[in-house]
Amino acid sequence: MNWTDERVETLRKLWAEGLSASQIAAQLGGVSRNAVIGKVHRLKLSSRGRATAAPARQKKVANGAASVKPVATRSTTTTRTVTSIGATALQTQFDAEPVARHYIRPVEDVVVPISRHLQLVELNERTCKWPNGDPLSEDFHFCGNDAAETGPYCKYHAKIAFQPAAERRRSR
DNA sequence: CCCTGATTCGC
DNA sequence: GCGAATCAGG
Repeated sequence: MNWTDERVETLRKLWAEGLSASQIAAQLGGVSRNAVIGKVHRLKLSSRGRATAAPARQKKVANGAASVKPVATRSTTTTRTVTSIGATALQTQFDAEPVARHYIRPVEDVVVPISRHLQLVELNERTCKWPNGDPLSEDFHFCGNDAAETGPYCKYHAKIAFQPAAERRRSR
């Protein structure tokens, strides 16, 4: 997956909108959040409000000479299971403004739909049951993305549902 | 544990 | 230029 002008444009836009790197990565599809962050830096459009301060980084020395071997300070297992690409997205809580407005591109390799348009009867044990729209309206539907057996919602909606105060701050 | 962005560095 | 690995913090 390469950074086409279009994708870069989307990146810029979403980043400006305040979406997190992982969410942008999910939107673009085919890239990890690290890729997004890396790109953001290269484009020199880092700062955006406040996230994490930028203290003078000064660790991580993978040199080949004068290695010191720190005697494994990392005792709590190093297993990290990289699961960057969550196949879901959440637009509802962001006022459906960031992405819902300009909408998706050609969509070809995307594995990340905004929401499947499922009706109540179409839900099963593994579909996200996050509701979208007005229950009284006809276009009311559910997210429907994979929810695994960890709960009634997909990864993102689970966060929104069970942890509102965390970072809801900017929901305009 | 989950997440966030920041940085480094091999490719 | 790219992005995984890593770090530091919430």
